Parts: sequence; C-alpha cells; structure tokens
Amino acid sequence: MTAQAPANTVVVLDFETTGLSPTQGDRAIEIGAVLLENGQATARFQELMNPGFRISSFIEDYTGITNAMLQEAAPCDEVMERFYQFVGQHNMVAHNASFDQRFLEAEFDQIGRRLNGDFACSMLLSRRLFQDAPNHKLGSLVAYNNIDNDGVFHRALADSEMTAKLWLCLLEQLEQHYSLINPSFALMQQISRKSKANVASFLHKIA
DNA sequence: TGCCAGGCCCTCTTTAGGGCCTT
Repeated sequence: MTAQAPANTVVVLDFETTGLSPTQGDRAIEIGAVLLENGQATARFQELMNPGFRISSFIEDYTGITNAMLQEAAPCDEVMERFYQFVGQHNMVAHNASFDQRFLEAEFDQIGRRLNGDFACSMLLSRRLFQDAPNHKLGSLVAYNNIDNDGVFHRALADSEMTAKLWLCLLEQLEQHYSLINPSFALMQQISRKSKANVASFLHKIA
C-alpha cells in the first residue's frame, strides 16, 4: 500500500520478544495485530511462537508468557509466514515503531520475506499531539485518553488493540483541533517528523 | 571479566550527554 493511502486503513501490530535487540540474538515470541479498515477493526491476528530456546524469567514475568506455553507453540517461521499473508500490502502502525519494525524485518529475513508497507509510530505522533500527557508510554496514553481496556498489558493482541484505539484518538485529535479529516498515512509520518515546537503551526497551515 | 540496542529528542547542544520508549 502506498504512503498516500488513508491513515485509517492500517495494520496495528505489537511483538512480545525475548529481549530488546534482534542483532543480539533476540527473537519474537508472540505477535498480535489489528486490521483497521476505514477506522474499524475488521480482523485480528494473535499467535505465540517458539523461538527455539528458553526465555528468561524476566520475560516470563514481564509478559506472562511461559516456557511451557512456548514449547507447544509453532516455530517462528511458520507464524511469520501466516502473518506475512495477514499484513498483505497494508501500511503498519506500532507504539515505538522502530522497535517492532526491527523485529518484523529480522523475522521476515528468516523466511525470505520483505516489508511491503511503510511504518508509522503512535509514540512519536503522541509526543506531538498529546504534549500534556504525563509521559508517552502506551499504558499512560491509554489512561490519558480514557481508552477502554481490560487491564491486560504486555500481551501482543491486547497491546495492539490499545495502540489501534490510540491511533484512532490521534486521528480524532487532528479532526477536532485542526479540521484534518481522513489524513493520509504519509501526512501522519510527516507530522511525526516535525519538532514539538513547530507541529501546531504546521497543522494550522495545512488545515 | 564485564558488558551487551537503537532511534528520537531535549538541552546546560551540534567536536555531547542523557532520558524516553519498546521487550
């Protein structure tokens, strides 16, 4: 999908992983995703995946995903091939997208696949559009925007659901405060690259 | 032995340092 595609049609995704860096040998252990089409959640994806080695007790505690659960899960390659089919040509959104993009590219490399769409980051957008939020962690932004949630954090589908709702809040903020209706994905990327000080004047100019 | 990410962004900046985010 091109960057000129509407921002309200995207795949919002989240990884749980064995650590912070695929270049240090970390692997994905769960992926969750929500397909938004015209601002509506029309499909969901969630699978655990077996990285082929035991995960640390820290990650077990952090995610609630145990080594016993992963022993019964399909290997990463199988899950990522199914996810490749799910994501198709869509653009993607994640919270702190550079993290999820690194893992997605690393896992796709393992199966000889490449990204088809572009990434946008709900954290960078939130830093520009929710400047009064206490901080820009996903959980804090969910509370700041009174987003419905079931209290589950650090699981892939739950976090991708909340990120999808946060993404819709960002679109609503643009509509309510700057009369920007149905912006393109490319414009969202452009806003995320503006400085905090300049973003308001930029948005007023193009509104 | 000890350490181990990477990108963004602010400021006491740009010949740098450190906090924020993600697991």
